[in-house]
Amino acid sequence: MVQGSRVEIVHQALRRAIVEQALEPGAKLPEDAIGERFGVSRTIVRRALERLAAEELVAMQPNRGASVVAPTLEEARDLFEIRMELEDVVVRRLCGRLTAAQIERLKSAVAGEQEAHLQRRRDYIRLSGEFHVILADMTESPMLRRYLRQLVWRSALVLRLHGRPDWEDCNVHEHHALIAALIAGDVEQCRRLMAAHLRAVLTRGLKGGGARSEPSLWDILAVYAAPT
Amino acid sequence: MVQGSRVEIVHQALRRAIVEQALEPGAKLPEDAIGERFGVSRTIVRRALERLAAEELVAMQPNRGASVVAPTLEEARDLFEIRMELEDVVVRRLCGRLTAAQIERLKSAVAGEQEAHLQRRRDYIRLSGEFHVILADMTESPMLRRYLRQLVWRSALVLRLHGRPDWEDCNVHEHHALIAALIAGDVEQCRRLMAAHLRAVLTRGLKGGGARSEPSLWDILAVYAAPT
DNA sequence: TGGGATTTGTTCGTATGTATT
DNA sequence: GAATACATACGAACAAATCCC
Repeated sequence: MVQGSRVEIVHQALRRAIVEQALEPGAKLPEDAIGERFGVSRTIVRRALERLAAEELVAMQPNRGASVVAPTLEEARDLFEIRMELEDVVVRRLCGRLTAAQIERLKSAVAGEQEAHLQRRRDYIRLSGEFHVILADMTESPMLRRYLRQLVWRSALVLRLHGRPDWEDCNVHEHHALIAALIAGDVEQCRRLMAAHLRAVLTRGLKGGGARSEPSLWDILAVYAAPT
Repeated sequence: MVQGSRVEIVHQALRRAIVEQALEPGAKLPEDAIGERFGVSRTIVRRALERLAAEELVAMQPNRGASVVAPTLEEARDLFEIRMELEDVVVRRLCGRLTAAQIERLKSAVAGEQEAHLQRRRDYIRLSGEFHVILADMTESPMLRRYLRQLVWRSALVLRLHGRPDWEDCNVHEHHALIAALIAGDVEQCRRLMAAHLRAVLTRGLKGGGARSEPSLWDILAVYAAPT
């Protein structure tokens, strides 16, 4: 098995922690503490943090270190608007062109979501977004893939910050409908469904305000420090 | 005057050097040589290079250092396709909504391009792209701004790699026509013009193969190492 | 306001890996 | 294929800024 570099490992672990909303938006990310948790030096942690900053998942202030970004409501709307534009490109490209293998892949992804949702697993949030990343992958456009990944990741953050806990939100049905429309091949229908879905995610997400208890960084990262 | 951090300075200087096509795609970027040129340590250079890597302007291979990215022709097309989609969003948002001040700003930008073009200045390439960045800025969407900047920067690279020297290419006329259409407020006309413009940039750009002499890294960076 | 504890910023030496002859 | 030259990877240690009491 190919091990990624240590920077990569920390980078991805922290990203998972952020996307799965284990790390609160605004949470401070001290280099020392993280380094100890992952058993690496500050150099490595710092590089990982800078990569996350480039993805706009963490914000770095000079001499004040890194913290998980906390987008304003306005930024959140902007994010979703651009995301809708790019997801529109995705469905336009995929509509009526899915192979049997791709359809299978999408269906099993949704099945995974459903299971995670029923079990109230933490990674439901990530899997729910992953569906859109998989769709983007299928366009075979590296740029679409790259940008949509970033947008989807940041979406999770936004919903955590401005929304309520998401267990009531269920994307499974809408994802299924989307797959059906993509197979059927009606472009306008696909676009409508995708737009409606994203609008629903946003409005559902922004309803309540979600506040939870705050466990220590050390505890939060316990799961993510373990090798995958 | 607010001085940016040293990393920032090196980062932006190198980016200008890349975007203005002073640095060849594929060119190696040794930490030592750059550090000496800018009078900073390897640490600083490394951080700047990593930021450029995050913008996909340089590629970093483990244990082999950084070099200016050299996108394949396929990646180049993908880049322009996604760019066209996002520029389409831009014109849709701006069409018929430009303020007098914005119109002035755009016109003076184009005037600047024209001057640089006539004088055969190196920064014509950058200014020519800058026009599109300015348009993106006017949408007041941080995400559009962010992504289009990246796309425009990488476009310059692509044209340098797969194209011929660009002095014959003149975007000034098309930029003027675009401004006129945005003022007139015919959305479909704007979209057509923008799409045609970008297609023209791409096809004009990809015509000849451009090979030039190769001055030393030290010489290339002379201009960019000077304080702005 | 001050000063000590904490955290970040940076340098540089050493280790490790790559290319070359 | 081995030895050499060279460039990158990493971490310990120091300097500087910030936070907190």
